[in-house]
Amino acid sequence: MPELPEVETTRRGILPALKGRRIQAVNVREPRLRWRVAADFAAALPGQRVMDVRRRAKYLLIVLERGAVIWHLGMSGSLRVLTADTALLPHDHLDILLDSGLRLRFNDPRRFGSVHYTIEDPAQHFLLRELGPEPLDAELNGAYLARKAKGRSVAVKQFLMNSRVVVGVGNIYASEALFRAGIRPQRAAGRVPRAAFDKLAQSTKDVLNEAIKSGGTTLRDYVDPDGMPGYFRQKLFVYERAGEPCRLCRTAIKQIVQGQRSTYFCASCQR
DNA sequence: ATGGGCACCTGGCTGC
DNA sequence: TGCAGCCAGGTGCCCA
Repeated sequence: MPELPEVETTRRGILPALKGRRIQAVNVREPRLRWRVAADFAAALPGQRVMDVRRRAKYLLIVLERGAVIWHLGMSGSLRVLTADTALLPHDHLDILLDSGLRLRFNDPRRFGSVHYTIEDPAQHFLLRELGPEPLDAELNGAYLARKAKGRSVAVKQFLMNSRVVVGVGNIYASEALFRAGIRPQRAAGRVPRAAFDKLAQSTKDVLNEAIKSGGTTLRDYVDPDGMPGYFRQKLFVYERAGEPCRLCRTAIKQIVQGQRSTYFCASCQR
C-alpha cells in the first residue's frame, strides 16, 4: 500500500478536482472491501459539496457539507481522477461522480481498502480515535518516543509501525528511518538510547518529507491520481535491497522477518 | 497493558 | 506449460 507519502500525494492530486464540486452520484460496483460498504453510503453523498480533502494517518478525509468520507487505500488501492468515458478496469470498485463531469475512481485488487461515511466528527470514528500523533507534527520528537518506549520489549521497528505510537510509518519507511538513524530494527524499544530516539524522530520526518517530494514510492502497483508512479524507490537505502551493497559502507544489506513483515538493514551502519 | 499471530484478498513471480 | 508455494506499501481483532 500506499504509506503516508503515497496517501499525501493522492490527497494533493485529487484536491483540485474535488474541492468546491458537488457530488452528483456514487456508483458502488463492489461493496466487499475491508469493511463492507454500507448500504446507505451511495445515498448519503449526492447533492453535497466537497469542502476539503484532508489526511489523518493513512486515511483520506473527504470533508462534505454534512459529515465526511473516511477512505483507506489498503495495500493495493489507488484513486484516480478520470473523465466520464474512461473504460473500466478490473478492480475498479467505486466511482464518485462530480458536477464537473469528472469522476473519482477507486481501484483496489486486494480489497484491503475501505470507505466509510460519518456524520460525526471523523476524529471520533472508531478507525481514527485511537491513533497516535502525526509523524510530521512537532509532537513526534525524541522525548515523546523515549517516553512511549519506556519499559517495552517490542522491537523498535514494530514500535515505530504501531499506529498508537505514531501514525503513517509503514514497512518501507520504518526500515528506511531506522537505517538513517543507525538503529538496529531488532533492538527492544525500551533499550534505545534517548539520543538515538532524537535521531529516529528526525530521520522519520526526513524520509517521509523526501518521499512526498518524490511523489511517493512505487514498488508494484501504486499510481498517483494522474496515473503516474512515485519516484522515491531509487532513493531507498535498504528496502528490497537484500544482498546489495549498503550505499554508505558497501556491506551487504540483510533481510529478516519481524511480525511477519520483511525488514531490511545494514549490520554495519545500524547498531 | 503488551506482544504475538491470524485474518482479510488478489496477482505476480519462482521453482519444480 | 502447469501449478503449488511464497510474497507483497495495512491493520483490526483475538488470545495468552
